[in-house]
Amino acid sequence: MSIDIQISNTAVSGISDASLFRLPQYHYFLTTLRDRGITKVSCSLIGQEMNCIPVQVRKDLQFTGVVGKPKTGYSVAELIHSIETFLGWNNTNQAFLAGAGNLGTALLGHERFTNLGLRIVAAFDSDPLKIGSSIHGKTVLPVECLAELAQRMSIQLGIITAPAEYAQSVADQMIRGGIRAIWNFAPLRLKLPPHIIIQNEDLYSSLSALSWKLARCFRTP
Amino acid sequence: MSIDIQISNTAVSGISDASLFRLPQYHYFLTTLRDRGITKVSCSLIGQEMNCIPVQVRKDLQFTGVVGKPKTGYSVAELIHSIETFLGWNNTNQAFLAGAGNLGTALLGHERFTNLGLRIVAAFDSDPLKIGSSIHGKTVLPVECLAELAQRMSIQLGIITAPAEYAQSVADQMIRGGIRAIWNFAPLRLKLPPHIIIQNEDLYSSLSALSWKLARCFRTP
DNA sequence: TAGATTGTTAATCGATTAACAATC
DNA sequence: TAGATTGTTAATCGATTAACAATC
Repeated sequence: MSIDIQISNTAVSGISDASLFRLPQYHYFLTTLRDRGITKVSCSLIGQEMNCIPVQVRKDLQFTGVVGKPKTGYSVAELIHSIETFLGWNNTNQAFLAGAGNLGTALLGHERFTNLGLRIVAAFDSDPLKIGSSIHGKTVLPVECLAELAQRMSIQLGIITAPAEYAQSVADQMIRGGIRAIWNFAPLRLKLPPHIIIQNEDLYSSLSALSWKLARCFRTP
Repeated sequence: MSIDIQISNTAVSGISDASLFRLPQYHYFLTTLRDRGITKVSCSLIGQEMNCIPVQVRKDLQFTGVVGKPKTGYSVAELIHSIETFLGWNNTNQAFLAGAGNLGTALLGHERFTNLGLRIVAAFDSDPLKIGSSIHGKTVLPVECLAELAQRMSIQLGIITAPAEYAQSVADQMIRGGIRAIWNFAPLRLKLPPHIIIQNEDLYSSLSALSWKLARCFRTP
């Protein structure tokens, strides 16, 4: 197994983003199996559920270090455990969120993220009407305090749900505060130092791609 | 240019999802140029902003059919227009949203999606407390009515923000209602007939990948 | 044992990148 | 003209898929 030095967007140690995205989906399916009392599973069965071929499942699972038994398959419980461990769902990450609009509010209220170890500890905004209020139990603070507080609390993860116009400035402040990873919902590419880990979640692009395909499927039947 | 028949996840007519995702981001940058009064732009400049190389920008832009002038570059206004036209942002898509929780509420309130032609016309939920109420001006209806109403109103696009447990059942009802494209926020792979267009927006996987990278960057410095 | 399934190595495919020709 | 930039064809790279060996 090769270990790259590069930290950003792409591979950090051989595993692709695509695999990294599939693992939680396997995990979900496995929990449904567990809940139904099923203890053993084969790659073919997982693949059937995920619309992919068995060998891809096997490759993905190998990253977690789990081993199966020929003929029997994998232990569901073991698989669930090794995916969770590999993805680090037991480690807690404290995060700051910037932009307490509709989307920011939704993320603040999304308790299920705690399953993955995410704890959003505070929200930041520039709107005086929002500052001082509390959203889903988290205080909204003025965005000017973000960098200093992040540093003081050793926050590692920042979530940007601010409008595109402010996203870069927010990102800069996060970096000043020592944040190392950014989950970016603004529909642009942020300019970041190379050591910062970035995950873009561009709903615009996603929707745009979808409606393009929808339009296209009418044009070419 | 080759025209594939395949409709689902991948290529429909040669353009990749990756390119389809970059185009709206180019578009955003171009509008900032326009607002600053800049009328001409080169691929190198766009690439600089997008952290990618000029030839990739050029390839992407070619899908829109736009042509540039050697030495001068592209016209900003023309580029903006051809991206919008190519992506079909002028066509309106009426959509139903299922799952009026935090995330669903956020999407219902996200006015900027109208720039891409999206009009979410109604929300559906199974919670009697929510049914009948109005969220961001859209009525919440009982999920049992989804299929019939979708058919009656010829809705083409469905948005799933329901919990994973209900996502498949909601998807099935959407398909019964004649919906042709699904924007799925539930963290699983839906089982769909092959002609249905699906765009997964899996926040779990995304966050999980991000925190994996964050953890990994400590382990291997 | 036979057959199913895992694990691994090789081939394919597609996206990105490089090289180069065309043009203003 | 010279130089910058577009447009296009070829090479590279990485992910997916296929082929096959190992094992229960």
